[in-house]
Amino acid sequence: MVTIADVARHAGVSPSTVSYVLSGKRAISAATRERVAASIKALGYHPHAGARALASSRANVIALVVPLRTDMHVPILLQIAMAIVTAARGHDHDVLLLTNDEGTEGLHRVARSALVDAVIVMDVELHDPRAPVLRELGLPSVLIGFPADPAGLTCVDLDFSAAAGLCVDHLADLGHTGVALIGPPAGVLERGTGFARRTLSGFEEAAARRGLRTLVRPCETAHEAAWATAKELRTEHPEITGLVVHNEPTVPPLLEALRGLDVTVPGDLSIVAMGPQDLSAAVSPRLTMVPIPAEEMGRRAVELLMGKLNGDDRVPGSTLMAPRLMAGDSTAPPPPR
Amino acid sequence: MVTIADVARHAGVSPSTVSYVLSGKRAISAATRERVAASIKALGYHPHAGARALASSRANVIALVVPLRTDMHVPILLQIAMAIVTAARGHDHDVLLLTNDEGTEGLHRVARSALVDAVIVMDVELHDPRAPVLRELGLPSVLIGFPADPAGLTCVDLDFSAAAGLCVDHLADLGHTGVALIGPPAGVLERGTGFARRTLSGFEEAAARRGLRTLVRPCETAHEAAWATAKELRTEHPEITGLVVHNEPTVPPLLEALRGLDVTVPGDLSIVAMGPQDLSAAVSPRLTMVPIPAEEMGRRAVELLMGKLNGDDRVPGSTLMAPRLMAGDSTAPPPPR
DNA sequence: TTGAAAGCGCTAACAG
DNA sequence: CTGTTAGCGCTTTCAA
Repeated sequence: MVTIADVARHAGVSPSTVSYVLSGKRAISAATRERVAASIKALGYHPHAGARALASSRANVIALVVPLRTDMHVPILLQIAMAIVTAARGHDHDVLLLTNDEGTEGLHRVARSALVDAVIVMDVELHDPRAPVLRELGLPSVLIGFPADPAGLTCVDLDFSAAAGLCVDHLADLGHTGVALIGPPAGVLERGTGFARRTLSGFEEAAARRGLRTLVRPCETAHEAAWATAKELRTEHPEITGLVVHNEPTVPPLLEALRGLDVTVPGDLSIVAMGPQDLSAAVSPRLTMVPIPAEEMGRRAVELLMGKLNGDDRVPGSTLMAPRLMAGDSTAPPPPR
Repeated sequence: MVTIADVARHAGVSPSTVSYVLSGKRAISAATRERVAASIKALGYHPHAGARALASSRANVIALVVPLRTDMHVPILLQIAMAIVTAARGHDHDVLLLTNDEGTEGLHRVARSALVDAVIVMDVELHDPRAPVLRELGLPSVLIGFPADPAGLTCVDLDFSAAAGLCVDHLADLGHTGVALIGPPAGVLERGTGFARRTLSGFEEAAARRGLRTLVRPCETAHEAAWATAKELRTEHPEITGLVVHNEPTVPPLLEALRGLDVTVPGDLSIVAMGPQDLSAAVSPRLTMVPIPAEEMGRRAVELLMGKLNGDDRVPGSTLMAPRLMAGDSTAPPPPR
């Protein structure tokens, strides 16, 4: 193995000089710096991660805790995770993947063993057992999602309330006067994921502000549930001409059910969805939607974390990312009565 | 931070004794072992990962290289990844997540810096640039998927050829005499992913063996492509009564198209799919399918890797996992002519 | 069955 | 601007 001493010898300098060239923690003459850089390249030197961690008490690794079972949309999970890895690499950090099946014990382990310097926790629930552990460990951390009590923690999420508001406003602007929220299965709300209720309140506030009639329905993802919902909408709620769907997997069967009932989109019914951006192009017509900015969320989480690692205590405790509405072909003015 | 010296003092033994209690590398009297264990618990000691890696030249971390952009089904990717983490933890190892956007440079980096002891590479292509790098680094590794030249490498994958054979045999056993393979989009084949061609050859061999008439069609995942394929099948190939679909996202739109054309499944047409198991229950009728054993593949990959890390040179270079056919409601005997 | 002590490769004072 | 050196916490020989 090539060590820092080998590089120092090759470049005719001391090991510490090599170290300082690498870290940039003190001024080095251009000549020396270049000589050292050349030696590093020539010898193919890579600093030993363990030695570095031991001496500097910085592993340059962050842990990413991904839920094992989740109601969340899986591709989004991966997109966020990959964005986190990419962003972390941009800050010279690596990412250790942790599941929840070790429970909170895994957090203790990686923190106490100095395997990682910090943690990002995904898919946070309202009463997440990891929240108190993070507070207690005093380990720099960022949560993606909000627990019921975010005090002392740093959290990032899409502003679902504003997102729902955007959807409602879009429909209202088009002239719709009756809108429905098709939400996630009842189980998700019960499990206590914050985003479902934030969507709901944003939806209701915006509808009230715009004077719209509303309807709220959870919807299971199964085929049959989509048909039942579609039928109920058409037979019992003809005043509803706009749908806000916050339940990604239900969109394709819902569209199919509407086609089956001879309801045209957007001619008879407008649909705006909140979910993964790739959903838009996957169905016909192309969906108007508020995409979940996975990349951006991952990047932001890492930036916040790096801020904390660098001792910046101006890192905001709460970051709500502004939603954007992407126009598609699934919304239009309501049909004339 | 609690160090091994703290534990030693607390237990009234030497640091080396604590180390040996932890590693089990030499005999320790029961009394001492218990005393040390008690001290470890009392102090909440966790060995410093960096120090351990430095002294033992073993990081107890494996790298997992996940492709950033992939045609592969994303939930399966995550399932495999999670299975790998769980299995690795079972062998006292952690998992570092690597993307491909560093290119093969990332492999060099983590290997040379001793950040990881070994690597698992997912979604291997026929001419994967990572294959030669792995050979050259001499880093213990396991590939999930097969490159064109797997010499000197350890690879794991589902036996797609046998899987396709299972599907064909199932249809033949039911009495079908004309079967079609609906494969992935043409791009996947061109990109050179081995599994697509192995499926194709398995399909054709089995069909030949059973004397069936065959048709092979790639299929884009878009809605329209599914309809086009469905129409072509019914109008131009009435002899085809059984479908083997090796293209997960195309299944729902295909089923919808068939419903739209008044083709009943399995009354008029039988369908057996190869793909993620959760697809089966997600559609109606419940699919007969050969599931991709994500958990098992992840677990097996880790076991093979641990074998190599432990110097077991009897680790097989090639592991093809046996497929199983799961009966569903989408296959039945062909309609009477 | 146990202890003492020499490193592992690096960082960061301290000294110049 | 650069070099010397004392650890960081652990493993593992060597000795007992």
